[in-house]
Amino acid sequence: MMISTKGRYALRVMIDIAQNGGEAPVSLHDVAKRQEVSIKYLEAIISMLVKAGFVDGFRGKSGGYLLKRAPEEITVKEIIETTEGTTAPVACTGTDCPRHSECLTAPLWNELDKMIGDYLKNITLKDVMEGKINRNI
Amino acid sequence: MMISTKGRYALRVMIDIAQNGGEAPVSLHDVAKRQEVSIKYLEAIISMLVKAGFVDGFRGKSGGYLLKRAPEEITVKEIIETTEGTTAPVACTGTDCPRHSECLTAPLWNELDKMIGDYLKNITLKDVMEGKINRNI
DNA sequence: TTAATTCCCTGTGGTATAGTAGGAATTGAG
DNA sequence: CTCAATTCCTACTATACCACAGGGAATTAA
Repeated sequence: MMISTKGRYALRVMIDIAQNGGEAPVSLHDVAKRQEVSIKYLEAIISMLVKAGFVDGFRGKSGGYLLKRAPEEITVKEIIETTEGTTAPVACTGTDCPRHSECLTAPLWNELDKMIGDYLKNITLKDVMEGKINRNI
Repeated sequence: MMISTKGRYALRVMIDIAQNGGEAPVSLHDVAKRQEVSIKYLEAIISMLVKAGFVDGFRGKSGGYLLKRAPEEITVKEIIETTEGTTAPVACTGTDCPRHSECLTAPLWNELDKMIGDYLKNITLKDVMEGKINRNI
């Protein structure tokens, strides 16, 4: 599995904050409730999103989180990459492998990697929120 | 990472057997040498390929393995599915999830799953062996 | 008979997943 | 000023998977 709960929850958290955060920040407590996910686990996930600059955290009472960038300026690829590390389906993309030149399977994985990357980088948070998910045929 | 060494080695083993197996079966010893992979690990992997009916195992001296089906009749998707279990990038494809109807991210993962599946099921072992790897645009 | 092979079971060290626990620091509201 | 709600930080845990390694039984050609 390329994308674990970490990445999937991150995406849902981003959407939740986008939808419920007007001027007042959205508390993780509320997000966890709505998304039916452990708040403690979400803490670890959102900490990555804060560090990556996708959201701002506001401490203290009536604190919470707000998006730092507009939903149309955030791609799914970026979110997955900050939480999962990569969107690559295999560990051997690129030309790092010493067997690369003789490996018949390398082009296959590189093409698959490109395909997945292209798909995810062309979908923004806004697209997901508006249900605009379809293959760019 | 969706596809581990298990799946990648499986594909390379299949290619190796296809290339080096004429009438005489190919021994794992030789495959491991050529592919520079632990023979003990390959044992576990090829056992799955035998059970799935992709190769036949011949015991005894000058034994080994031979493809049971023609390379053009075996898809990459099948090989990955037998070794990795699935080609799905996430655990939540389909409509199993109780949150499916309200989940905005579900269509995204389902489309990605379809895209990956379509790509891999249209590539045969023969295609990989002949270097015919390109996106069907 | 022997050597090479598949086949089968078990173990192992490392890493990742999916959390949980506890508490420090901050801050708005009363 | 106090209190409660919040973020933020470190550490811990249970489970599973990865990538092998080891030992040995069964089979079979030379």
